[in-house]
Amino acid sequence: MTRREVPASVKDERLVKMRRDQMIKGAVTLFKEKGFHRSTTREIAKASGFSIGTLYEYIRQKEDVLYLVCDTIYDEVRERLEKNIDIKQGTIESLKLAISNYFRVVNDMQDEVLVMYQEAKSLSKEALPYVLQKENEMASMFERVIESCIDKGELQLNEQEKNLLAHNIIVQGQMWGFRRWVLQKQYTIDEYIEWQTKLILRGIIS
Amino acid sequence: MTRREVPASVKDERLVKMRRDQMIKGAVTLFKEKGFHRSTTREIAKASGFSIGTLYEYIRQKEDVLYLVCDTIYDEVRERLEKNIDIKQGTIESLKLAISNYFRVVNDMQDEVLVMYQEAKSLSKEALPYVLQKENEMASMFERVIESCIDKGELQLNEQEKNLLAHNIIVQGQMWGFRRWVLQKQYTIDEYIEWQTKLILRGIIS
Amino acid sequence: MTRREVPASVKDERLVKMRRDQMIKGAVTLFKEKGFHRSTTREIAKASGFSIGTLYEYIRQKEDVLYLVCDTIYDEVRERLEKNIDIKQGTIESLKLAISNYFRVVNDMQDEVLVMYQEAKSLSKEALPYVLQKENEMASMFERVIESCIDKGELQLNEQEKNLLAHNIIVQGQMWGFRRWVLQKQYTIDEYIEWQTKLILRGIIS
Amino acid sequence: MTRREVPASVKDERLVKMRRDQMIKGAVTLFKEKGFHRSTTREIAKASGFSIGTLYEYIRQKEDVLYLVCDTIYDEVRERLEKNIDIKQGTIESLKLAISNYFRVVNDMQDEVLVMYQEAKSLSKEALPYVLQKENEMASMFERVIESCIDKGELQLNEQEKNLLAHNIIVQGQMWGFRRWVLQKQYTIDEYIEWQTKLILRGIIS
DNA sequence: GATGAATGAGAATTCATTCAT
DNA sequence: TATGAATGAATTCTCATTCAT
Repeated sequence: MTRREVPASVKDERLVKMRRDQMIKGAVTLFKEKGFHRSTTREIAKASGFSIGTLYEYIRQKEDVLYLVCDTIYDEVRERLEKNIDIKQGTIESLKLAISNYFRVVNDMQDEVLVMYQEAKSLSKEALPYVLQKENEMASMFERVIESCIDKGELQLNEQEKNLLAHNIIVQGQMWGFRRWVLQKQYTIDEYIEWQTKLILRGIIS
Repeated sequence: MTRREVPASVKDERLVKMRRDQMIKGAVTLFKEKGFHRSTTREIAKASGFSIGTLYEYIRQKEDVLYLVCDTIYDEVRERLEKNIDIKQGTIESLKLAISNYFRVVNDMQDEVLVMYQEAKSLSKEALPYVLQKENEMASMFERVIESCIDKGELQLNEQEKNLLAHNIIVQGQMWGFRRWVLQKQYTIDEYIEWQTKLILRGIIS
Repeated sequence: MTRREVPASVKDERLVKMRRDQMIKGAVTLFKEKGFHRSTTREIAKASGFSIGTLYEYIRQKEDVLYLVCDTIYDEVRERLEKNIDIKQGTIESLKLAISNYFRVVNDMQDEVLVMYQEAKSLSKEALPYVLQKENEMASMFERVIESCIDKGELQLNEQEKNLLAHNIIVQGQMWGFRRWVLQKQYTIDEYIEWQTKLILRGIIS
Repeated sequence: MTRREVPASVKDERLVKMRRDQMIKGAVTLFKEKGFHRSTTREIAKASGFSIGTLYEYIRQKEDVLYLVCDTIYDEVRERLEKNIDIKQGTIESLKLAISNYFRVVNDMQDEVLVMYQEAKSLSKEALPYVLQKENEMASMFERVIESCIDKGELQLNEQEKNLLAHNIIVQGQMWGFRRWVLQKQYTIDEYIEWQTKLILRGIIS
């Protein structure tokens, strides 16, 4: 399943990239405040810094904006993650680092991540799978890190625990964003990383 | 912060309760499929088994439907939870039971819980806090169960770990619902409970 | 090929009929002046005497208005024609009468007929055949009148002449409407009927 | 009433003529399929083989395209007609020839003629008379041919019959184009000419 | 002369809400 | 109480036209 292209009327690739970047930035700001459905295309255009007519030179439908937003954010999250993860190393330390890095990325891109998780479900039946697939790829990255640890004898987990753990990590990252109204009152990101890592690694029974 | 009442034109309390029950049931079915924003009031009325005119005898605005849905579901989840939790007992076994019960409730009410988490953000600035408060109350319930265990010396956790753990449990329950497309392919609810409990209790390092 | 129904949201059949009559009347007035494409749905609603919202309770799309207009006018033309034509009689006099009646109907319904012929082509690929079929039915009516005359020995025409003659009569009726700007300056409808009938019957060579 | 000029920004007359020829050809193809209103200026430009910017170097408004199309087609029809008609001869044979020639021209230029008759009404109040005038000129040509026959004693027709006959011929030519879906299934152009000529000349009563 | 990106007025359509019956 | 027809503000999307390059 390859990327799903959103066709633009404008032919200049460079320009398309530039305008879409403006668009995504504007849209995230807007969606964060009002959500996708309550944001009008005119508002999106305005927040992007161009006219409604211009907006439609770069997308076909309103939903394309949401798709571009989700697609781009996932790519960025994953890219930043890949840069910092050493999948093969197989040490507990490298797993800790991976978790820490992921949580920090999510923290840096809070608005984007929040928007993505809250609005992705509004994507059409055709577009949704492309985005869910990216979610899966991220879980897979953690699975492979964990697997390395298992292979190296650092961890003893069966298949199911391994898989579940990967999901838990992903979800705990998201949780930092979408339960922010309570968590971020009580913890700094460093504290959150510290305690969550501890709970994950050692469990609650000594 | 007490419950926020949704006023009805109809006076007969019994009737109001009955109609709203129909409404919530119809709305959940609808929202699950199309989401709150894409569902029209006409559709909600139809799915509820009465006319659009009648619908507006029992709510003031479309958003009231969403509020009633979220409010009712939370109440039901919490009620079923309270029935099965023994907060004071303070044994690991009682904590396990609480987790297991909660996961099962979430499993039974999957559609409702899914709808609630995906659509609650569409509530207005005024209604949202009432719903978030209920979320907090549920986390508090787990916090108190954990606290009992700490008090009884069964667990050694600091304040922050205790709080975080409660959140993690809540979120892992939700996760069973909203990551269902992948988790429920791989696990039965019993397996999910088993492995998650293990990960929570023992951690991953032997 | 039966009639193509245009669905209405409103259920009261009587009301639907009434509103659609208003609609057709308003639309004809409007289309006569500006054509279908230059008339907006708001203008159609206003000319019909109700709001834009109400308009859409009785049609699904703008094109439905055009379809209803064409469909209704054809029905009315044909109905008025059938009432006055004696297909079986087989005398030259009855053919003359048929022509005369048809031309008078077209004259009475000038605006409607003009609109119909100028705008019918704007119907969608699905709706067009239903309207063209009615056109054919009208030509067939004349063919049968002519055939009776042939059978009775009043006329000597082969198949092709018979068919062509029927078409010519239909088109000459339309011509009175859509070349009105020149014909109606020079002739009254009675004169037009008189001279056209003469040209048809006797030809131009004594 | 002289020709109405459509001003171009481009000065080079030769270029203007060339571009407009491309334009008319492209536009006819397009209008035939979708009609004037449903064709966009971008599509017209594309079908003409140049960009939207260039299109507007040769016209002022979209309507100018339609005017140019109608104007040019009429000129061509008339030109081809004049070449083959001997107005002064005054024989029945020359009238037959004129009819036959006209019908053949219309047959050769079917698409153009169809487009012209279906879309001319979309011209603005200012442009329409210029086109209608050309229509009249064509009817006049036939009137003069018929008049010659009357003068030479070949035909006995009064003023009104003469005028009506000219119109009938024009309309029967158009009819070959816009009732093509039924006529061209039943006749070749030669047959059509043959039978129509017979009906016109001899009438239907022996 | 040619291009095509930008613009925004305008059009179709939807849908929450009201209110007379 | 129940109904459903009526309303019109709001929304998405289109497209003729302009103008800087």
